[in-house]
Amino acid sequence: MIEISNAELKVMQILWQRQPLSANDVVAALADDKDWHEKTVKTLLNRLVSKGALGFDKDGRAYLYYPLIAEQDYQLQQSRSFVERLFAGRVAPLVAGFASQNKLNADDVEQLKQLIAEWEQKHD
Amino acid sequence: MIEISNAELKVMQILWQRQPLSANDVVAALADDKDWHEKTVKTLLNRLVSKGALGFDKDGRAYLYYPLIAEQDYQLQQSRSFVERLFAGRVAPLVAGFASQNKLNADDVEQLKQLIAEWEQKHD
DNA sequence: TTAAATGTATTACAGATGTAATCAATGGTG
DNA sequence: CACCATTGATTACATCTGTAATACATTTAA
Repeated sequence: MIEISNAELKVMQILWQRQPLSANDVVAALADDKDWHEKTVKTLLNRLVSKGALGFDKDGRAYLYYPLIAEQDYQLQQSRSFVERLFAGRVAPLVAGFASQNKLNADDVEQLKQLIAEWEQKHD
Repeated sequence: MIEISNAELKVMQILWQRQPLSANDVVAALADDKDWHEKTVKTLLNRLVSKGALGFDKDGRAYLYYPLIAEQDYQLQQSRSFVERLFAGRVAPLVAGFASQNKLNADDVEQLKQLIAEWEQKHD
């Protein structure tokens, strides 16, 4: 499984939003979020290519980068490993934590109800 | 915020279960889970003490270690930062991922329904 | 009382990560 | 055509992490 560090993830998220982008586009897109030097972003792009998380096409001398892994896949894989590590694989206790801190809003609850309804449909 | 690495977390989890424990107790408790050398576990205990995640009392020449941070607090803090990083702070999409992979079982659903019921009670 | 064992503290070392700086190639400019 | 600006490639370097080994202190056994 490809390991993506925190800093690298920021770059991936830019490219999951819009793709493909040149290095400079990525630098620009990150500018208001992170205070990174251009060289830093280039390094991250490079590492992500090495790791197989990004691909690129050449556009003259510049590269146009694009993700090789889907955001959903990454989210799923990470969620599973996170919940496995901290909650022995059960997602409900995680949600309980959010609930206990009043971090659930009406939208969340609505979505959760929807998910439960679908689940019950399938497991009648 | 105290950062606990993956390997260190395994040690913390032992001490969250039973506390206080000597280094050897921790080594023993980890034996069937991880294949770590005794020296490795001692290193991790040391680092956790340095980080302020563990404290200890002396029991003769040996130390008895105990957590200085609560598991619930740690879980909450980590959950919030994880969900923030990958899901822009919304927990429902994470649960949706689990649902889509059939990683929800009846117990989970039961717990979630319970949480929702409580939430709705409070937000009538 | 001296040597062995045991417990903690210190040191080791490679790979990952954050954060760049420098190098090298190449395309545009005077 | 010579040189500079730009872009990717390579190198840098400190810290963290995984995984121990070695050093040091002290208790205990012979």
